Amino acid sequence: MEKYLKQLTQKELGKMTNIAKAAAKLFNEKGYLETSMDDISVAAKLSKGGIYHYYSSKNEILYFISTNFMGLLLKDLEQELEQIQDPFEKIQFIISRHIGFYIKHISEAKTTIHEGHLLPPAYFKIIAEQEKQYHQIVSHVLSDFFGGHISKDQLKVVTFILFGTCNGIYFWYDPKRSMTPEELSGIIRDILCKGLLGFEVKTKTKMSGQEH
Amino acid sequence: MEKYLKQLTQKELGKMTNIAKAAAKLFNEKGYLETSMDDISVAAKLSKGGIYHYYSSKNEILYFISTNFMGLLLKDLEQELEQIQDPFEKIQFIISRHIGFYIKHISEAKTTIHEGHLLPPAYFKIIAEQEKQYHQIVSHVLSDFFGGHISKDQLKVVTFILFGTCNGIYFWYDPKRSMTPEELSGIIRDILCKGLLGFEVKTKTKMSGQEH
DNA sequence: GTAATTTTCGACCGACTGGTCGGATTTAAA
DNA sequence: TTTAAATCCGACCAGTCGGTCGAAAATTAC
Repeated sequence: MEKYLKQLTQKELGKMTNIAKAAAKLFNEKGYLETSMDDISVAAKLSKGGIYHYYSSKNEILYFISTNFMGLLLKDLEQELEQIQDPFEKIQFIISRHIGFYIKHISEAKTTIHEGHLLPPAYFKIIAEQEKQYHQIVSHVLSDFFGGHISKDQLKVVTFILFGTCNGIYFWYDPKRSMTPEELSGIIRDILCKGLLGFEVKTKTKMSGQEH
Repeated sequence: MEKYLKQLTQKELGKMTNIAKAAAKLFNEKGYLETSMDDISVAAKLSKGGIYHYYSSKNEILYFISTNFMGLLLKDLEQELEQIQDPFEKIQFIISRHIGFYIKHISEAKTTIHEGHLLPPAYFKIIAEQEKQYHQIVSHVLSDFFGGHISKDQLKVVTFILFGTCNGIYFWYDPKRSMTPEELSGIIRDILCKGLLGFEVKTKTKMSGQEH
C-alpha cells in the first residue's frame, strides 16, 4: 500500500497494468485463492521475484485491479448524467452503461464483484467507498424518478435489486454465444424499467390514495 | 462419494447433518477455501479425525450441503405448481417460494450458489443437474406465461434474469435489518412481474405486428 | 569504456492445509 | 464381566503457498 505514496513512472504503471491484466484474467477463471503467484508470473511472463518488484503482495494486485476498475466506472459518470434531463432516461442510460462497461472489462468486473471481499479491511474499505459512491449516484437518480414518494428502505432495496439484476448476468453470460451485449442490455433494461414503472404507479397510488 | 452407496442410519445422518450445518455456516461466513477442517472440527465440536469418520473429504461436506439443499428446493415443487392454473400466478408463487426458501436456509443457499463450482466435476455435475432441473421447471412456466411467443434465447435470458435478480439479494440482505422476507419478496415479485408483463406486451406486439 | 541503478531471476523458507493412522475411549452385545 | 465393534482422537505427513533474498543481467548515467 505504501507503494502508492511514491509517484509512479509511466513505464512502471504500464508494467503494473500488464501484470494486473494477466492476474485479473486468472482470478476470473480460477478465483483469487486458487490462483498462485507462480500462475500469475507465468501468465505475466515475469518471474515471481519480478512481480514482487512491482507489487508488495498478492493482495495489492487484487486491490490495484479493483480500485482501477471502480475508478474507471465512476469517471465522468456524473457529467454524463447531467446531460440527460428525464430521470427515467437517466435510469435507462445507467443500466445500459453499467452492463456495457462490465462486459467490456469483464475480468476486472467479476474479480471486483466476486473477490474484492477477500481483501484485508484496510484495502477493502477503499473499494467499498468507491462502490458506495457509485451506489449513491444511482440511488439519487432513482429517488428523483420516484419523485420522493418512496421510503428510504424501499429506495435502498430497489437500488440493490437494480445492481443485483445487472450483476447477476456475469454468472452465466458468455459473449461468445448468440446474444450481443446490446441485445442483452436492452432486455434487462426493458424488464427493469417496466418493473420500476409498475412499482412507481403502485407506490404513488398508495401515497395519494391514503387508504382508510 | 462412495459413502452414499451404503445405507445411512438415522443416527449417522443426524451427525452428518450437524457437521454440515456447522460447515455451511462457516463456508458462508468465510468461504470454502478459507475454512479449514480444523475450523469445522471446532465448530462441529468434533476432532478432525472424527469428522473424517463421517465424510471422506472436505469436498464431500460441500457436496452434501449443496445436494441436500437442492433436493429440498425441488421437493414437491411440481405438485405445488399443479395446484395453480394461471401462469402469472405460478410465476408469482415461484418467486415468493424461491426467496422465502433461500432466506430460510441462507447458509446452505449461499454456499451452494457461491462455492458449488469449487467441487470436482464428478460432484459438481450432480448439483448442476439438480439446478438444471429447477431451471427447467421455472423456464417452462415462463414459456407458458409468454404463450410460446418468445424465442429460445430470450426465454433463457429471462429465466436467468429472474434467478439472478432473486439470488442477488444474498449479497446484501440481512434478515436482522428492517425489512422482513415477506416484504422483500413482495417488492422483488412486483418489479419482476411488472417487468415481465411489460416485456410480454412488447414481445407479443412485435410478433403480431410483423413490422415491414 | 565503467560505475551506478534498475530490473529480473529462481532457489529457498516457514507457515499452513487437507488428509492419514494407530491407538484410546465409549458403546453395545454376549 | 468380557469381548467386539463403533466412534473419536490428535500427532503426524506430504504438498502447496505467499513471500524473501542475494546475485545476475540489463539499463542508464557519466
